[in-house]
Amino acid sequence: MQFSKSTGYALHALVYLAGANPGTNLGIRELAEFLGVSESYLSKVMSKLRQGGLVRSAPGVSGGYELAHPAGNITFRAVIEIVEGRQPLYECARFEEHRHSLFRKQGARGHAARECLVQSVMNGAEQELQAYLRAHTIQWVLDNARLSKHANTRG
Amino acid sequence: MQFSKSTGYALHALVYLAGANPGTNLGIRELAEFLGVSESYLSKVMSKLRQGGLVRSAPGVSGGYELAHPAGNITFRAVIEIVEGRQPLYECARFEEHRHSLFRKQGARGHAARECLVQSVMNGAEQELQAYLRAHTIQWVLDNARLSKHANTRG
DNA sequence: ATATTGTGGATATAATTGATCCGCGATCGG
DNA sequence: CCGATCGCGGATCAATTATATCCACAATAT
Ligand code: SF4
Ligand code: SF4
Repeated sequence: MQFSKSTGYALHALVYLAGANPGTNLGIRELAEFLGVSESYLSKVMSKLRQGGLVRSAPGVSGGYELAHPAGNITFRAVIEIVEGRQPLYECARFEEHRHSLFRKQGARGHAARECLVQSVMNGAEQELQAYLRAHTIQWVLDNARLSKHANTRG
Repeated sequence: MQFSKSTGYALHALVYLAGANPGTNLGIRELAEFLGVSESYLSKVMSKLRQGGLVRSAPGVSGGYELAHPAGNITFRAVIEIVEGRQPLYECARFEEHRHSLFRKQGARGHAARECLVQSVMNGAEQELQAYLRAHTIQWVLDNARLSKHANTRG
């Protein structure tokens, strides 16, 4: 139960892109060198990000990548969902085709029928996780970092 | 990024054990049949739970498993940690040996030196996840389930 | 046109997970 | 004590996923 390395690559690449001058395209070469990963592999990750709408790409001379949105609009959650895919933290394996009774008590009213309790806990946990990830953006990292290129004028 | 099936097996097995009469040992056969999984594989999972101190086991005739603690003391978090192992949701791959500056601003005081911001977000998210999982126990599932064996006297 | 640069399919390799087998030892009833 | 029962754990294997690379192709600027 761990995020893949691809997710790490994606996050770092986006932070790097966000730290670059807007309007400039960064090539896969520079990104890959900075991250210490092969261009071949990183290009796969970047393609995912492009398909997910987080970055734009341009082929040809002086082509490369740039953020498709302000860094403040790119949440960790979005990045992870694009790279890892949209899969729940836990999926019911339908043990013995539900010949059990681990469902929430049905109150007097019949609504909320047959909500599984194991799923309920796992989904609740996942909600907490995602809420936190949605609350943090690429920009947040830049804001809190001591970036040398932005120069700390206060010395 | 998904919990393994083993975790699902473990959770369901514990719920089943918790629902059984205290003092009785449930054999691997009954558990495996209920969960619809092979005895061989489930026994591995149960061994982990035993090593983790969540269940007790007894060999020999009329042997089997029983909870080592009240179901109210067994949190989802504990189960998952035992089965999945204690590994962080995200580990730094030390891209290019940290030749970047994505660390938290060092305030006037020098404390909290060099805290990585990417890690910070991921760890924060993990804390949220675990807090939720710690807040829910096996007993919680039983309390909220409509268990037929406990008979709803008001029915 | 041509060098450049991202795209995406195919492929290869490594790592992890899921699953099974079997000999061992502990336990208990007789 | 004896032997049937039952959990333990090492070895092994298959399936799946993650990681990584290669190459033909298309798009772009000059
Ligand atoms: S308790 Fe929930 S997760 Fe488990 S088998 Fe039933 S429906 Fe599926
Ligand atoms: S930003 Fe954090 S996670 Fe990324 S390489 Fe630096 S220390 Fe590691």
